[in-house]
Amino acid sequence: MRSPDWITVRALPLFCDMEEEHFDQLIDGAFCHRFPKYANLVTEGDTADFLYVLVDGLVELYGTHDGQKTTLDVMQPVGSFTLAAVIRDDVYLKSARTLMPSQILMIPAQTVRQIYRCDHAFADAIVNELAERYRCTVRALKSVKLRNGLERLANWILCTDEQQGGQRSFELTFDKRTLASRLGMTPENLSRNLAVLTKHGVRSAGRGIVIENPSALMQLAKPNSLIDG
Amino acid sequence: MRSPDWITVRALPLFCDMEEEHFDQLIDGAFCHRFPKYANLVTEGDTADFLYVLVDGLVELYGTHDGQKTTLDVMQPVGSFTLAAVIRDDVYLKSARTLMPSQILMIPAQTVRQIYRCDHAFADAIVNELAERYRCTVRALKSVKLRNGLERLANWILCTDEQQGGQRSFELTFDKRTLASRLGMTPENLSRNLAVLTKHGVRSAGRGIVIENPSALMQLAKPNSLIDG
DNA sequence: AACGAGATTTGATCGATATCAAAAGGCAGG
DNA sequence: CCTGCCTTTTGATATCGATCAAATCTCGTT
Repeated sequence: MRSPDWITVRALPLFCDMEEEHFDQLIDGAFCHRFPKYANLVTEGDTADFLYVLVDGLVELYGTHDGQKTTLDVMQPVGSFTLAAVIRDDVYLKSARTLMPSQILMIPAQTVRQIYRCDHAFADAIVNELAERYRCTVRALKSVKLRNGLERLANWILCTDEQQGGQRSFELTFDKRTLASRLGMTPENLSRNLAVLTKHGVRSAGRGIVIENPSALMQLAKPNSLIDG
Repeated sequence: MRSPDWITVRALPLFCDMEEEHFDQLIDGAFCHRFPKYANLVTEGDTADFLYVLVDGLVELYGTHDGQKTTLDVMQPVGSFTLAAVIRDDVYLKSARTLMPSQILMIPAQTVRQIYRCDHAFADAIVNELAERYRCTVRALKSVKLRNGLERLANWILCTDEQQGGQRSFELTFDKRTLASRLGMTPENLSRNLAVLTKHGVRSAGRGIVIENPSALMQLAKPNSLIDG
């Protein structure tokens, strides 16, 4: 690849401890591409040919069934996806597409498995990555099964704010249709739920969200470290 | 431990390829206990002290929040649980209890991590186990978000039958309350949904379920290998 | 065999979420 | 700055699933 910033890739927990030589081998066989907004990257059911690294931009991971589609995750840079399918040499379970113009590193699955077998630090990082992803998915499942739509939205606002530095104010980086799907509700209900949150300390306009009364919001959200992370 | 059947434990994918010596070390520090029905094994939020292996019996993994409880998985022998929390040296995200009298092997987390570091085959098995568990959880999440209750029940019946040999007939091994929770519905709605399935080729009485018309059931269920596995 | 506790089913109703329809708002291209 | 398309919001309604209540069933115990 001829990207200027693979220092950031190298710095990923997944790669940061591995042998320089092995990292170079991974990179040698890899492609780095720019994709436009809404480009399809991965189709669920295909055999896992690549490990993906989102270097810059935004990627949606989603699942489809019987004409339906649901957003499972929205990935931010820098991070990898499709690791589990690659390691098990199996099909992808999630589809992926860009939500904005994005720079994507694609590492051939075979190369990943090969280096995994010979680089102990890389193998260890893979274990940690898989365990963490697993736990995130367990949290997501608990959230869907134990909370209603309004509560999921309230907690998403609290988490997103915290993740962005706790300024009590942030902007959506993707459209509300996708957020609704991520949260497991329709766009119509997301809109209505945002309106309801006005009574619980949240003011929103367009893509801006302001937490005016954190304690009121938390009282509704009932955040739980075993769900929200 | 002084159980007669740790040949079955040794045969688990997680342990079958590791060094004899290391397996012995794992076993040396472990406890093997019999627990009665409905014994609490694990409480979510506690730090992960043990890797659990269900040798015999039945175990429910569940999550709780705000006075609610939801079944996340029902484990059958022989299998392990709490691996991700143990490897990451973090808190449990799921609680666990027995659903029938069960024999449980408890391996101290520290020992697991220690052997993980020095036994390559064990580390490899852990990678595969974590990846597979991750994928199962992704499937569960897709199921909840992409199907309604009736469809989840229909597919659960198809999967359970297949897993038990495809006899088109099987018995529930745990109560309907737990099944309802596993499937993300109330016991009342499970009962009603079972009644609805009469019109789609399923006859049920008590704990017995018979698939009288597989194609009618499949037409309703729309099974999907990327959800049902 | 009768009893009683808990599980399951059934019926009635409530509430949450989805759907359908239409209006309003935002934004890019001309 | 207007136009037209797409997103979002709002309102009305329908559907699904939850809740409440009561009847029935199951099964272990006496």
